[in-house]
Amino acid sequence: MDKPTNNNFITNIIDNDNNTNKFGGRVNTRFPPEPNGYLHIGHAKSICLNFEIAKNYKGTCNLRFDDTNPEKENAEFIKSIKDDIAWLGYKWDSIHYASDYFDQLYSFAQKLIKENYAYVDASTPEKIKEERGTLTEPGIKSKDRNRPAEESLELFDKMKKGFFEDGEYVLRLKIDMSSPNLNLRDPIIYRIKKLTHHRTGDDWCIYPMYDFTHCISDAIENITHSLCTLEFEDHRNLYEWIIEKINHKNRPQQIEFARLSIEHNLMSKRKLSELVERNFVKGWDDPRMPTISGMKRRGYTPNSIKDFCSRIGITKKNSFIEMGVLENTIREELNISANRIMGVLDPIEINITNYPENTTENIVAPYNPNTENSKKRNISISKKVYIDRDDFMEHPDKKYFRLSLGKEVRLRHAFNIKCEKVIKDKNGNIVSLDCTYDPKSRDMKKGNKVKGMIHWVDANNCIDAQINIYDRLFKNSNPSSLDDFNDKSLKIKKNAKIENNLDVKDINARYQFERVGYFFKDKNSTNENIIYNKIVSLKDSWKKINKKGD
RNA sequence: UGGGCCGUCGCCAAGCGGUUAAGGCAUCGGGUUUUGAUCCCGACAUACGUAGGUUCGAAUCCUACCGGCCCAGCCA
Repeated sequence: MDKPTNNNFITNIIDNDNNTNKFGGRVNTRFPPEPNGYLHIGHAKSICLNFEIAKNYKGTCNLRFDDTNPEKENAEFIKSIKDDIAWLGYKWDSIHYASDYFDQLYSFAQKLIKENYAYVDASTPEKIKEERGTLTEPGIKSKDRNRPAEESLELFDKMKKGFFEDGEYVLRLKIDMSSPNLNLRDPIIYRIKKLTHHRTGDDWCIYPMYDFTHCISDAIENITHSLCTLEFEDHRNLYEWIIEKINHKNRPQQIEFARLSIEHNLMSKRKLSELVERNFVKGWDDPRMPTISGMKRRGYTPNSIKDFCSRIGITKKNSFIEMGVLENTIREELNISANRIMGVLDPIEINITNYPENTTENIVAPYNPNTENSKKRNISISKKVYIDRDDFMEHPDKKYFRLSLGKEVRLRHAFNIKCEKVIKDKNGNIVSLDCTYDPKSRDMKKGNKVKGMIHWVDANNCIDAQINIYDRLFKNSNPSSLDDFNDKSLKIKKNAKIENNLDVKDINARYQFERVGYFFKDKNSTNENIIYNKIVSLKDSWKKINKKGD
């Protein structure tokens, strides 16, 4: 397995820092999610980056919840985030909450006020917005900008003590209202929110903003390399300004990299939670979701996700990864590890007319033909079997080499059959097929040479199951809204027939249904209603050939 | 329009002044295979957004232009 993080521009920077002894050889990172949603594959990219760098450089990686906005955050999200990181196989060196730093943050704010770097502003939100200026026009200084430090200090204290309502006052940094970087136009660093916080309860009614909190939290934790996504590039100046003005001994370095985008997916927590809330999908862990929990439920493994993260690389270039890259990582792993059995998703009944009545024979086949000395399985066969609807065509084109009327095909691991008769209902739908088999073809050298081979299941000895088949979540390769949702993203096969070697008690087993794909037991599966999810198809060059013909 | 970034094969991505411009995915050939899977072999950028310039020598340095992304939350 490849390392989840190869060398990239960030490791180049770290190498350089180590050479110049910038941080005394230390490398400390952190993964800082806001607990306002479930983690997705884009977070996995950041998790792998931060944890692998810590591992490779013998440093540390903390988990820190950026919980400065009680409006959107809760304990359920905290739990799911911890679970997902642990499931991926990473252990944080220590766990922190930005809310643990509220006292320290408050004193740093006081310090800045005293030194005339911050002031309490009574302007309304509208006024502040108006005075911020635009991309091309400078802002206007607030009327409160020159409020004496003593007065600001007193007001800040009153804000903290709950004298005022939400929005009445804010604490602002005094930087530069005409800066071309809007983040430097006296950014707000504290606002009043009379809300209960999931950890600090009602201790606070003022909460620090991200820009103020993040850099100081990094400094407190002695983070050396603070890795974040590209949209924070414009915040770096502010990050550094704050660290400098509070004169902290630690000077973490913020480095930005491109966030992950995958074709036919959306990677914003806001949009993903909308999918959940508006019931496009059945929860955050719906197997179609690009969430860690969704992928886990679908059957992806931690290694396949890490492998994916290593393949896509780390750069500053906004890019879209093709779905195939993701699918291929899990295929590669499962090709080696998954046991093979047969499963018929869309059954047609076959009567083998010349096969003896009330007889069952046993066939021995390997669980994985690519593995030397693979364990063997026993498969039964009898007069009645099921094959997949796709594997029969009444009037095939010449490139089709599965079963058709009058033609012979091999049942995998068993013998050759020839289709003699197609039985249809009144509407012309195929109900079943009468076939004959060639007993001597049990020894493949003795039967006719046939090109096609199809999978099947003994109708007298099989497991009934429901199979969920998933397709891309969005029709559009670069979806812009939920309007692009693919309403055919879930197909349910209610009448699937699975080879009896399926171990329904094994909740960790991933199977290859031969010639079809890889499958994993769904969490809603019960003894009465067995449900498996398709993780991914096998590559299918027939599909391609077939398409070309059109 | 101000500022900050980014532009190497269909999709990712190495490359850091002298290389035949790595590698993966995809694609296309061929071989093995009774999974149209896997596996194996081969092909796949005289070319690095464009145009100039510096240099004996440039994807790598400079200039200009073109294209894309981000910023005007009391979100993170």
